[in-house]
Amino acid sequence: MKTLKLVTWNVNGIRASYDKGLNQFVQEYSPDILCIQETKAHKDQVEPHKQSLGYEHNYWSSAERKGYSGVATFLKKKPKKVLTGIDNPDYEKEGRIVWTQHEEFDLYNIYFPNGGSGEERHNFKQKFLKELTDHLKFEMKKGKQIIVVGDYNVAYLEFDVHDPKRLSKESGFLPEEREWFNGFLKAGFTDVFRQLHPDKKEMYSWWSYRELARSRNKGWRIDHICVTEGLLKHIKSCDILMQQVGSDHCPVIAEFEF
DNA sequence: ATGGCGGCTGAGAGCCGA
Repeated sequence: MKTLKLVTWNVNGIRASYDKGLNQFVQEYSPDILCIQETKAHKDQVEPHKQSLGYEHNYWSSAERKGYSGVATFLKKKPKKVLTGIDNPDYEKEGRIVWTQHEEFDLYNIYFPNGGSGEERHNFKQKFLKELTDHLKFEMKKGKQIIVVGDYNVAYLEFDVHDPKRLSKESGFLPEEREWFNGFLKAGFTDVFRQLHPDKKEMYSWWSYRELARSRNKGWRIDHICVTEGLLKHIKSCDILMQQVGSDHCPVIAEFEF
């Protein structure tokens, strides 16, 4: 039996996050796999010693536009294969996905689009959601076990946001987005945190920088670790590290045993 | 309703985040 510690964290700019908490976090938790979203940098824009975060293997997908989006996956053990997109090249242009393939599962590290800045981005996000589910269904048909982690930019349960009534008109908690999440679960995924902690309330992973939202815990739970059925028996724990500083999001951690 | 905060770009104020 070996333990696998997996972390997902939207750091909102890896260069700014490094000295605000990211580096110390890696020292303290030493995850086997660390999935970062919103690097807001190309790999070569980051100082060499900070580039790897101490990981021998790290894979980046960055946006064409500088300072925007971007994901990176850091691993102690080399994956069998690495990809940076699904069928639609638009998502690679925005650095949305690092897809690593491992012995026991395929891992998708994803920064889901934000749909809150107008109709075009709203539609882009809904398209992304649909196409991702289609892609994952196709992969599952091959018999694969899959982990999807990242900043989903979607909360789906009433108590996953601090004010469900007001926020039901805002991107990230729209009825159609919550419906998408339920369909995603129905397709065969389990939200690991909620599976282990069905009644835990006021657990959030993102707070606005404004209006002292974090200290008042006016947050959203939008960062998730979801797995296919065959992986459920391997889960040992899952927690939202709400006290962790260094970003407007906090990390979510899960431990598996294989 | 608006703007509020912060990272980033490119050298200003503006874009974007959810």
